[in-house]
Amino acid sequence: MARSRDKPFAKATETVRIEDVAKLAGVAPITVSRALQNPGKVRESTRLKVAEAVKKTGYVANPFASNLRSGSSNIISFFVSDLRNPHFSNAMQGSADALEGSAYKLMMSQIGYSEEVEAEALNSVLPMRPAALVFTGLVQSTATRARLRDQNIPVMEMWDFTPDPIDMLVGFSNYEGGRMMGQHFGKCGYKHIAYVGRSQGRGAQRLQGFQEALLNTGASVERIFPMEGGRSLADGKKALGDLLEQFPDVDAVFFGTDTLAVGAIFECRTRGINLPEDLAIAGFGDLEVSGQLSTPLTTIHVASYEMGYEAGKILRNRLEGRDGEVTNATKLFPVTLMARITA
Amino acid sequence: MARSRDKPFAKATETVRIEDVAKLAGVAPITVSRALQNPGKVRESTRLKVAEAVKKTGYVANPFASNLRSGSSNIISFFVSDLRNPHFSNAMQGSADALEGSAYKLMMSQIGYSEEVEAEALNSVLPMRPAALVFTGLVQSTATRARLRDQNIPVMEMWDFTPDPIDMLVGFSNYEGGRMMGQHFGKCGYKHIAYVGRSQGRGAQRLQGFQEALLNTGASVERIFPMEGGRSLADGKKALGDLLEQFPDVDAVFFGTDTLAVGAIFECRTRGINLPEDLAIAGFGDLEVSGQLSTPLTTIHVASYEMGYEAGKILRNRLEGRDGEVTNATKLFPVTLMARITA
DNA sequence: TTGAAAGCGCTAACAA
DNA sequence: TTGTTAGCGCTTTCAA
Repeated sequence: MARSRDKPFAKATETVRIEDVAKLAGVAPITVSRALQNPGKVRESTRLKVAEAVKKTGYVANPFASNLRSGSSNIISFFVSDLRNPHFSNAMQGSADALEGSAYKLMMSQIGYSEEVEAEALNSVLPMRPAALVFTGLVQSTATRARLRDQNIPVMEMWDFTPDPIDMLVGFSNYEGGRMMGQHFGKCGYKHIAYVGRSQGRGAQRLQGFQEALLNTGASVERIFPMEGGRSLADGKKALGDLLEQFPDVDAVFFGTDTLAVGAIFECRTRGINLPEDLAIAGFGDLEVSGQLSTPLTTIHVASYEMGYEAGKILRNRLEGRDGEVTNATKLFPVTLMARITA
Repeated sequence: MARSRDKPFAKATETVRIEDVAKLAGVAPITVSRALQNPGKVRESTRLKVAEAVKKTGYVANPFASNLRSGSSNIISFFVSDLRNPHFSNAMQGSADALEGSAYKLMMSQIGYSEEVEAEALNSVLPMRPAALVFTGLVQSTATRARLRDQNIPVMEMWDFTPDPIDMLVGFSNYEGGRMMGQHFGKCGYKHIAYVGRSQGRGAQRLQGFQEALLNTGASVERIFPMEGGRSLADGKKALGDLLEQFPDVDAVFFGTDTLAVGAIFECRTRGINLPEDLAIAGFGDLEVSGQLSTPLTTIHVASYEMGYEAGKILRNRLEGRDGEVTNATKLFPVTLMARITA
């Protein structure tokens, strides 16, 4: 039964509904639905009739109606801590590119860096029955992990590695990155080595790999300067000053992030400290600027855009039912030592 | 009429519906709806009863059902050309922060740099009846502009300035930024001035302001090197090499973006060119790195995060009906000359 | 201030 | 392969 079009209902006359298309094509609404969603279940000639009617009317399905009825949506919810971190915005852009042209829409939710916000964000997103969830990071709270495992919804974690992902994972090993840098420092023969950066989470893993590799070469990390909040180049500059003051003997520093390391390099240049003769500096992450400096930074390369793209591709295969044999995809991206000039 | 819970319907038992809350609170479903959406239209004691029932059941409204019925959604659709441009990711983060805690969800759509993609993206978003649209840039196609003006949907444009926005606008004047830099170059007394950057769109406006201001001081832009695609530091390095080769007399360059300018600075350092004695360099945008270099870049500051935040706030006021007297808000952000070292 | 009835536009389930 | 019927969960409309 058609809604009467002469009633002054909100913009009713402008909205093309499936029924309008059906009438024009001379079929039932459900046939239009099938022709659009499952073309295989409809005779080719019917599909063409429908396609023409769709074109003529400019019909686009009302996503709320389909979602309400089918109980599932085409929304992929992206949980990000901070888009100002280029690694995360690169990853998100990568996923967006991989999903380009698909039926899926990207929704962004903030999780900051707290478990509570994470849980709240999830609560507000789940009622939308998203087609998938993407986390730029591992899901922190074990309660949330358990909850997500129960729900039957595809989950992509990124950016870290764990043997026990909720579902899919595209990540890299922070431990391995740290280890490579430790090996490199060992080979270079530095004697008074410092670490500056986070002592929690990913930072802890980088540090652990770094320390273990150094021990194997007979060296060690003499001083650790924990810095939980350092996210700016200015923080890196300041960190270098503090370091030199508190540890004048230092001959090599491993910074937990490139941002800190690059800031430190600028500070060195201001102070007339030569790299790597006077001091060796290394970072982690390989920002664009790191490789372009006149004294390019030695660091660990992390392919953020590519990881985002890969995550989007895997998700897309899974959602579009082309996963073939792969179901519980875990992809470990290799981490690369970029031994450039500074260390 | 309640759906019988014993039918093996998809996860029926897990979903709390408005009816469940209503029963528990001893009211009709519509009253629950009102208590949640229009608390003012319900007696306080009723509101409390409902609130308690909501808490007990953990009820969250199914957004598809509400949207389908009400014909409007709580989705704000963000159109971005490229999140790898830090100005845009900063702006998006700013808007996300401003909308934090509201009922609105951020959806991201790519528009690349083409009018066609822009129109397509819009087509796929409009059926979701978004609460508002945000464009990081002016909407390019005049057809699309007209179409959006017809629709009765709040539109926020950003990042540029036009006297004739579709609806709301938070932007800055590229012309004015260029003009300031032209004035500065004039004051400094440079004789052989070049511009390297886009000659279209925003770049053209920067260049125009730059040229006009220079003419007022009796100087002029001797050479223009159009570069439509340069988006990386490496492009800036290469641009500097080309510039010196094709225009050896140059004593000052204005780059259309900080990325190009910073790349050029690195190249200068490699080549032993002293800034600003041998060559003056200026950029546009004020990236984080620009101010932190050991020879900080002279540039035009653009407050991208703040603009995004402001756009989000204005939008929120409008959507939550707190716009007061302001309806067609246009906010012009000032642009600031950061006269640092390099020019 | 509260409620009953109806229906938003689509698709699952079943039937032909 | 196509169609009929019903109903997803909410909120609009209208009535009390």
